[in-house]
Amino acid sequence: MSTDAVSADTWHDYARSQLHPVLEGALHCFTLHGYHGTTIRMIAAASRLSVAGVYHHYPSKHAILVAVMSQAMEDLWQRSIAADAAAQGGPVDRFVNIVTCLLEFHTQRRDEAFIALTEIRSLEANARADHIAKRDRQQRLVESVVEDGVAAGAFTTEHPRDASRAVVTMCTSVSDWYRPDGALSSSELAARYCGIALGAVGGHTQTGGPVSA
Amino acid sequence: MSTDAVSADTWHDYARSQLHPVLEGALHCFTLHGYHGTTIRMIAAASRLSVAGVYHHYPSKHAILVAVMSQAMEDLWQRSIAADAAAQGGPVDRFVNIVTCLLEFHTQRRDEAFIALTEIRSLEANARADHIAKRDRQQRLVESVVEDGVAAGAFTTEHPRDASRAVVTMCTSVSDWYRPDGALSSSELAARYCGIALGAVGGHTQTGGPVSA
DNA sequence: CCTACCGATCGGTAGG
DNA sequence: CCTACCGATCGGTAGG
Repeated sequence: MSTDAVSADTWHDYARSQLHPVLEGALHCFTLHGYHGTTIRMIAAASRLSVAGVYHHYPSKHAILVAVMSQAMEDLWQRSIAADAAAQGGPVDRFVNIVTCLLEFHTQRRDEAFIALTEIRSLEANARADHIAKRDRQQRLVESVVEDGVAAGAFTTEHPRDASRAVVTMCTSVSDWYRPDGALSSSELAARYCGIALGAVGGHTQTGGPVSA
Repeated sequence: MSTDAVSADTWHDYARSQLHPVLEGALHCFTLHGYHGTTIRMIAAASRLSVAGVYHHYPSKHAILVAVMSQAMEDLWQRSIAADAAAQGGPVDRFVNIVTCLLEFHTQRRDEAFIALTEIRSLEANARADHIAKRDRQQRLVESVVEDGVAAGAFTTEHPRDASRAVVTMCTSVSDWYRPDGALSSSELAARYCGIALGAVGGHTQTGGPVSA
């Protein structure tokens, strides 16, 4: 077969950062002060460039925000469909993989996820529409898996769309409070959230699973 | 008995707005543009005052943000402990009342809740510490109810604190997407979220409840 | 002498 | 990618 043998498990890989130095500096400033609370001079200092140097790479402060947010949403989407495809079993396995993917992204790419969640109102109309479309696409993926699970009898929720939204929001909110130096690692927290999310959609939580004590 | 016969169910009442006109105008601006994206002149225009008129009531733009956020957190807290106390039964009833209270607040006081959630980084150090303390107090209330439920055998979650945080965040996130002109009313959505939240903590969801079709 | 403001403009700083 | 700047607008305050 001529399928890409490498891409199968890349949704777990968070080694490389792949973000432009200007975006890296800007992301740090945005996280601390918000978009409007961040000045071009802060971004220049954080990326060790002059003000004019920043404008050599990006035409405006807004373009920097758009680049940060769109790359984050695209990264999450590619990982999500890879996680979905990697599940060999039924809707339960797909659900667990996608929730795991959401948790890992919102802990491993915490700042990107936080900005993508909180700076939507700072986007100009066109960029905002693009962002909302990407967010809805992500939401619909979870909804379709939950609806498949209900149809297969694996999930008992009477409100698949509300339960899906609840699950997605509890996962995205992780970028709001998670600290890498806390008690739980990214994968430990992901395992716990799979159980919590399964309960939310009326699935069976495997309490005797492979999670270590 | 000399108990206050009125205060028992006031956690359901969202009739009065009780917000100072300046705070009302500022809240509207903050919701649309964020704190740093809002100018004093926007707030003055929204509250039909001159700039100097605004400064007669509040000493600074930051003091306006603090007033909006602290009043929101205090309002939610008072409603939460009233909802908790109003539950006559065990931990399940207390849990359902508190989740209902959270949902009603985040739909009926959507803008206040949204600002309290997204503008923490715009608060100066002391005000931020106060806000975090109020947020933690709210979090601990839910945790204590869930832990009581686990002790009583009503909830089966193995991770009460993580499940509590997941429940609180799914409820607070409602202020991010709920629209009053949408398909579901505040109380209908609250009823659905009680079922979803019960599932998240490993409780029994009453599928044949009094929710109308 | 109080309150609830107003028209005008201050010293500095923002994005570009 | 820098120094030297701009048009405009910022948060906050003066006297009345």
